[in-house]
Amino acid sequence: METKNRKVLIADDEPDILEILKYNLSNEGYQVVTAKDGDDALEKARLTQPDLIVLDVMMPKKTGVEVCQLLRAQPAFKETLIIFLTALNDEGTQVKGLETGADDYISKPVSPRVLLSRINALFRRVKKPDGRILKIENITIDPERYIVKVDDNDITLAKKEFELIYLLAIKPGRVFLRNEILNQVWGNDVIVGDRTIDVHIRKIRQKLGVDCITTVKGVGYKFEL
Amino acid sequence: METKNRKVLIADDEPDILEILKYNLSNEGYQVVTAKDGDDALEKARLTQPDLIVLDVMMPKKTGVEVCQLLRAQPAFKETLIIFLTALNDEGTQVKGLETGADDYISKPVSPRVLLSRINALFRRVKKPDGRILKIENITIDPERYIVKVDDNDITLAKKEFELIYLLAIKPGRVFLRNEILNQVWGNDVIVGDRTIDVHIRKIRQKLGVDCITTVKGVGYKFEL
DNA sequence: AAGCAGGTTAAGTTATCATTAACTCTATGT
DNA sequence: ACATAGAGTTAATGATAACTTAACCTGCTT
Repeated sequence: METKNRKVLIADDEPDILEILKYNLSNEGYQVVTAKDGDDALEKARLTQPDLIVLDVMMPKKTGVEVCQLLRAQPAFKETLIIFLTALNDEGTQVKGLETGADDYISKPVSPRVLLSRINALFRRVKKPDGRILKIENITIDPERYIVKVDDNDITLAKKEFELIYLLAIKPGRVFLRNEILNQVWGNDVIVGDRTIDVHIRKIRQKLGVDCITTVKGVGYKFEL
Repeated sequence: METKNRKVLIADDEPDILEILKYNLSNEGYQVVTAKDGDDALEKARLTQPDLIVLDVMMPKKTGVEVCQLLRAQPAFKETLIIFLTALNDEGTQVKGLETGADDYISKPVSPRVLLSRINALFRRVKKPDGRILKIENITIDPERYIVKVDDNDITLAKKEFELIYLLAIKPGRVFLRNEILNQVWGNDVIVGDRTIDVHIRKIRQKLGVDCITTVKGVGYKFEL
């Protein structure tokens, strides 16, 4: 079975639903974590740092909406995908849910197939490094081996160096702001100085010996041959 | 009224729905373009390069699903947001619609408020560094790459230069007062002399080699070919 | 011709990045 | 647990590109 390397947290107080959804998502290759109420969801989110969270709105302890608000207030969960699940389907609730910062809002009873499609649709949008081997002309970037090839010469990069060049190479030509780089490579909450990025860029340039990273002053860096 | 600088194309064969949605989206600051059938939608999409497209599934000429497939096959529309609108609400259609590459699928009758929330939720996800790619005849201004193309020749502009021409090119023909330019590019609080703008304008004209910025004496500048 | 608006140029100023080296942290093996 | 090596971070310094300013020029308007 294909493994997606993507973590999904599902929070619902009905064990049956939890079970069905977990089964279906696992089958699709997602790593699934479950929570049985609002507080549990917060706890599990903190511990497992999921890529997507499915929240039932009506839950004990804390409602899904409350959980969503608390999560969004933390830097680490600013970008996490969130889907609401609910039996309430009035317009106001839906609008409010989405405005809380959720990415989708699905009415119960929910079909596993529909939920899956919607989850896939959301993941399609957030291009995270997902383990593909990238090839740009004579440069190959292989996230499985943490190795970059330039004309068949293997070059070993350190973790951060690799993640940095991998991020840039996902979208060659596109400029990545220093902030984006920090968020993606270091994590939303980690605080490091600005010069740190420069130094890593330098090491990459040095090791590769090829001029493939362009500086855009005052903006960021981009991968470009 | 706030202007969002985001173009939305709505395609539906029912004039009433078109009208209601257009009214509501315009009110929120979106630039709205409408189409009355599948072929019209394709045509308008090509001409206006919208950021998001709302497609009714049941339309004359070509169905929304067909339109979506044709669009997704073109590189220019790989990243465009697409929402399906439909009276059919069976599970299979919905799943299939999302798998075609759509980002959302909403059942009719659709409430304008809900549509708006969902559109906003989608845009929240795809916030690019600055905005969208502008194309005016043979000139392309790409904020993602910080590059201006004139007839396929890449021209690199400095930050301020780029932001300045980008501002003018958002609304070609419209005159921007010196004050507006200062506010938008430099910021409300920054104080710089009047000649500063001139110098940047000059550099842009010089680098592009094309006469695309017109001076309106005593008023400001405008982008014009 | 005076006055104004903007163009042009070059020189001055600043901000940002590159580079280096030193330091801290982490993982690994003994 | 300790030593060690490599990774990661920071701070200091230097280089340069970006930005701003000032002085002067041109052309138009009244």
